Amino acid sequence: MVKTSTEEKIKEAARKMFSKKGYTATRTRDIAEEAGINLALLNYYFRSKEKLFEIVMLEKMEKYFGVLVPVLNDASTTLENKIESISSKYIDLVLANPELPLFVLSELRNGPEHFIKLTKKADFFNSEFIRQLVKKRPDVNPLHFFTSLLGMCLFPFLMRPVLQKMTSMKDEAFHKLMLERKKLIPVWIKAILKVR
Amino acid sequence: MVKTSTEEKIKEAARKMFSKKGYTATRTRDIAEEAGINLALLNYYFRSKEKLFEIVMLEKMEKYFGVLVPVLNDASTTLENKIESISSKYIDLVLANPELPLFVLSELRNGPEHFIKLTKKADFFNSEFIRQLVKKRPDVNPLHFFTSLLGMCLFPFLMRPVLQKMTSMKDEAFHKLMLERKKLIPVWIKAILKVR
DNA sequence: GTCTATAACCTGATAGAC
DNA sequence: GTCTATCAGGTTATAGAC
Repeated sequence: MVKTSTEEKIKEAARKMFSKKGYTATRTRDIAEEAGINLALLNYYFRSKEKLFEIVMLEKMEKYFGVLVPVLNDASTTLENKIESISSKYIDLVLANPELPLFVLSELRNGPEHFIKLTKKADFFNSEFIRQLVKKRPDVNPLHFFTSLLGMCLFPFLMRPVLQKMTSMKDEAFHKLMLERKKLIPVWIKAILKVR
Repeated sequence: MVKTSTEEKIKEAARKMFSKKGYTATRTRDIAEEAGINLALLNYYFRSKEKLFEIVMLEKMEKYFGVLVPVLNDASTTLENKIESISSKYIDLVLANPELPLFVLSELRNGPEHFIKLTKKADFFNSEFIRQLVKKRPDVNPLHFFTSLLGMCLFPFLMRPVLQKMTSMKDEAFHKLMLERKKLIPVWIKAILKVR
């Protein structure tokens, strides 16, 4: 059992609750209870719900894009390598944080400010990934291609409740399905790269 | 200028506000103001926020799945026809209701009850679509295939704010991009169907 | 740093006049 | 049917004791 600081306990509880229910639906009382501390302490450490949220949100966003950036900019790997790498790392990341995509996307709706800082870093259109793609297939719009790749990785998690309800799938079955998908995506994406 | 009943004005305002901000983040006062009526009237016509929401939610869900069901079950069209039809109709639907996917998916997180009634109708695994797919490619998991098709159509709308911010894209440019995508998706999905 | 108590505010819903 | 006024309950944030 690791001894954790009160501050970290609150942040951990905030991560959990905000991810599960979103900003407005989460009450500071929920967070305090989940953290096993008093409500007043939350304001003592973080001043306000809004401020605490911003910290958690920024962390989540960094997770979300942090995986992507180094892969996109790696000059030592082929385009095919990158596709495999993104598929594999992204699905692993989201398997470990299943609520991440829906959380980020739905909070972005209320204010993309949190997001802006992160985009600079990504610098998508100057990435090695795009250069390699354009060289191989100048006729393919990188935006369509990239969206399809990301969508293949993330969309199943977004419609997970629908999927599981429709097919009476248990959590383990879904997990297994996504591990399968990790191998499938590169195959299908490469097929897309070949068609004219 | 069409004369609209108060009831319809409230519903219209509710559709707009709920779609934009979700259930909890929308206040009954917002809806009343948007509808240009008094707050008390909302409760007079719909008894509660919850009841009003259910009506709007059910409508949205029917829109969302109503397009899909007839196409999936049409025995007179080929698999390729269905793919083209789904891509085309779905993107048109969502272009006319851009907030629909995120709205449905995020509200589903808080309670899939609204959704359950609709699934019966779909009866996905007994659809003509699945029969045709399995006949052509018994080795392909229909779940992966269907998820990819839907993801290609819907995911761009889900990450629309990210996409537009990253590329400084205006609304018209996004619209045009999606019209392009309508033609692209069938091509790419068919490529997937061919690869082994 | 942590707690209790409470202030200050917001939100959904209703009572009652017109 | 529509309005104003207000209530009841819940939520964030803070004051102040320990």
